[in-house]
Amino acid sequence: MKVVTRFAPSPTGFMHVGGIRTALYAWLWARKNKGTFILRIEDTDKEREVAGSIEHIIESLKWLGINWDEGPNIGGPNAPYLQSERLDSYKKYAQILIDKGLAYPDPYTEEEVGIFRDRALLVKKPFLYREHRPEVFDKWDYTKPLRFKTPEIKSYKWNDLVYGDLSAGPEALDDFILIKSDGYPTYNFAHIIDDIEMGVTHVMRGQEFISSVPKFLSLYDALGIKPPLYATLPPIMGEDGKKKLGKRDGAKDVLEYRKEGYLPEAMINFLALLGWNPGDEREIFTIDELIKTFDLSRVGHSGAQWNDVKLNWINKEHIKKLSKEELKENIFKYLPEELKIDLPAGKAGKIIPIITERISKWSDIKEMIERGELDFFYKQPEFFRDKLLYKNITSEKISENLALAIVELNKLEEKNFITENIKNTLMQIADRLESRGELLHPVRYALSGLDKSPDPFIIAEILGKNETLSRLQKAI
RNA sequence: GGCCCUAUCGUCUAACGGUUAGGACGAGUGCUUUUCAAGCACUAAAUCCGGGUCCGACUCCCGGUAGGGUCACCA
Repeated sequence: MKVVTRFAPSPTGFMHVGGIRTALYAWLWARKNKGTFILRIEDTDKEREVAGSIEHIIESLKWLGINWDEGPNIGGPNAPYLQSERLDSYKKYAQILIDKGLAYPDPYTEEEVGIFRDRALLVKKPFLYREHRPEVFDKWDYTKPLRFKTPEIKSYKWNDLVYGDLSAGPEALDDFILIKSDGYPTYNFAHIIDDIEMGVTHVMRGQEFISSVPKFLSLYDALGIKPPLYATLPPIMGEDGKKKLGKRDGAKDVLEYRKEGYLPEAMINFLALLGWNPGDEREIFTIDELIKTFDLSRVGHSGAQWNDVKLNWINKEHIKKLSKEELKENIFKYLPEELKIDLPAGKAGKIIPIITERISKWSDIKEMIERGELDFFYKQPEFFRDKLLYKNITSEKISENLALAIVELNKLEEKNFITENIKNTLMQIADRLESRGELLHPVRYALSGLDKSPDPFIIAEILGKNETLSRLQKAI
């Protein structure tokens, strides 16, 4: 069977990480099976629609490399891919149901239905519209919502590719709305019609939809069409572990992670592992490895907590795997302008390994730069006398040591002023002094203005001979 | 309240009746070392509770408990 999956977000704001994981699993499954992945926009709620969302969704997916074979921007055999442009399809199927006597206009006002609901809730019973279903149906004049007449009230059992056998009682069945009074279909109706017309074979979605499945199955029954296979995904919980991760409880816009310097493959890797595992002890995956290894049978059933710390670790592991060129490209995106302009091109590249080496100290590239870790490359450091002091060494001794460093470093020719030579020179002095700390700490501080900094030898090379000697002199 | 889903170290998870309950993140300790990191080694840390079935239960069954979801003219 040719696999067809889809991701069908509604354009109501940014894409958060939970939505992305659903998209990812559907995409992985399609790619693994050499199938088709469709992007469909479910824009049937004009009230909640947020301008610019579609572009945002597309940009988020593109950043992560989740590509689609059919979708709003590229078209496809089942175009259009915006539900608001598919109203004729929904009308056609609605008419089929009306003709079968399985759809009818809702005679009540919204307020009246609200009263029914409140009354049911008050006596602690589930609200069921069908208990108020009219005995005779009016002809639909398009001004009232059109409801589905559930043909048979019964318990449903079905098989889920992830959860196995699922079932629900008859309470899960109700006369839900097919077409709203504004003429747009509801999700419950539209997504089924679209999935039928687009030939979707596997439906992946969050576990919050389990209780709606009987409604869907009942609609498929009414239409005489075989439903697709369902794969239900476990929920992602917030970092407090208490609630399902949602926009309200701090689920971030995925593009925020891009801004902060996370690699898309790291985000994919992390999201893939949030609810799925390969069954062996691998944790770091390339996209291709994920496509090869991913399997619905190994998707978990219980909710997993979002964990920034683990994400940081995975990001770090992916940074380590980058080639020099890729790394340079990535880091340059986040460097402040001063750093890009002020340094000669050749030397700017030298800060790359420094950043790589130290990235794990911070959660991401952006934070590292903002915290001033790299300021000293383009800014003269401020010196504080007490900071220059090392353990019990007097300031005279420090000045002496720094002066010695200046003399020896000055012997190096400009073209030989490279990390290795600088290191040898300073180490020789340090060994003569029989204390590396008494020389290296003051040098480190003089060059960077920091107690904790990258290797002072590399800093010296990047700063160049003149700047290095001048900073040492200034410190004295 | 009805219906539904879930339950292994702090966190993510492995073990599809027989293991000293494994791995990873994080934490701690040590080594290395020019600081902070990184790296390496080691340590602590878990089967929600109660019944059954079985020679044997993390695993199967039942009952609790806890968490989550759902009961929209939202998706």
